Amino acid sequence: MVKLTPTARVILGMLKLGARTGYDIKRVTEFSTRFFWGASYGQIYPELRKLERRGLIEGEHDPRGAIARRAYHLTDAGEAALHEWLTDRENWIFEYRDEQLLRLFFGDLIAHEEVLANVQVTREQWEQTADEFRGIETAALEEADEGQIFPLTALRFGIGFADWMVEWYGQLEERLRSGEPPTQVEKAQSSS
Amino acid sequence: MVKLTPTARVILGMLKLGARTGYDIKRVTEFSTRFFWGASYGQIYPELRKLERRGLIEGEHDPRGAIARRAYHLTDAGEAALHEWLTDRENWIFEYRDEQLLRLFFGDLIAHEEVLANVQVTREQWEQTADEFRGIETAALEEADEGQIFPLTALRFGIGFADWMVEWYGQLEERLRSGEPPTQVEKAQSSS
DNA sequence: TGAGCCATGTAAACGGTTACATGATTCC
DNA sequence: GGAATCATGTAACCGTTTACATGGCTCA
Repeated sequence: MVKLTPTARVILGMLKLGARTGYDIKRVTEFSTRFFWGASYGQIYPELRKLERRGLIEGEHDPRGAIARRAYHLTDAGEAALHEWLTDRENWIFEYRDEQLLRLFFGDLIAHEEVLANVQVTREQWEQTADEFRGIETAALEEADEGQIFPLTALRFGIGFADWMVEWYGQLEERLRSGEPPTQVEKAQSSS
Repeated sequence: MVKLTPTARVILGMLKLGARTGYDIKRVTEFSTRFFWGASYGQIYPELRKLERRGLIEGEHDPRGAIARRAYHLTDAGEAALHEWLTDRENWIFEYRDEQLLRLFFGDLIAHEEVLANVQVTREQWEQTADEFRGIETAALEEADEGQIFPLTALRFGIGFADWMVEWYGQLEERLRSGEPPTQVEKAQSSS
């Protein structure tokens, strides 16, 4: 079983999907997986070196004019490691850190109107995020027409997620405003 | 404006809510904020020292028999810093890292049945998480009766969140099974 | 000619987890 | 007597972000 660092996972996948350089990988992740799986240059370039030393990828000097560019592709061992990771169902990383929820958790320590103001800006922020996600839907739809459908599926996840946030904070807002106890159970009732 | 590290934020809040020792803080976060704001001993103890040096908290030697215990409480400066942080609406930390969603994003690289198996275990995992959250509801309800209602609100967030995940993955599962395109938009329609 | 993009890389700092080390107390 | 819990703390390691540094290419 080949051990892959978090950044190695997204690198191998992106190379398989068509990215070739470190710059490429950064650019593509920036408008696709950024929301749930980021990668910075400080990780990407050293990781590409390590993956090549381990024989999972191969790089070739591929200058663009005078720009020294290094283009990578998966080796057979790299393909195998990628497939192994993609079908591994043992345990996986899920990290969630939400400062507004922490502030809400401590809501008993501040005034009612202060909680309400926090809730309101949080809802507004998620509305903005939902809009941003919807703004890149067209690009994902075109990609889907060319056969890559799952990036669109992941984007739809993001849209649904942001919409749920807007809903949840919106309802909490209403309850706080009306003076009802803010502790009703929410039931997710998604429809397609 | 007093600068607080991420761990300092949860420490100040927990001290205000009644926790007294580093051990206390760890124990309380473990069954309350763990899901969205963790803290480990390796962070807590050094941070308590730093906060005391900065005059935001004060510790007193408070042995329990022969056990050397140090009990902390907020100073006026600490109370002010906590309030300032709780009402700051400028910018906040939101981090989301989801390996199953990354695998889904790369779904075009593996077989249809392999994607389906991933989706299924993800849904099952979230069902389990939702159950776990519901399992601590009673404790949160008691706490709410004593006047602390927002920890319960945060827990209800977690339950709604997990339920939404179950819904979303469940619907994707159905579509993958039926051969429909897995790209319909989900609309969150929460009801109280 | 200048802005913006293409392209690669490193160093420092930061934050976090894990593992290790120690030992008393409580309760069955 | 032994297990679980109370209690504190450090060292090593890991992964990530940010800032810095460099410089060519493209197009208006």
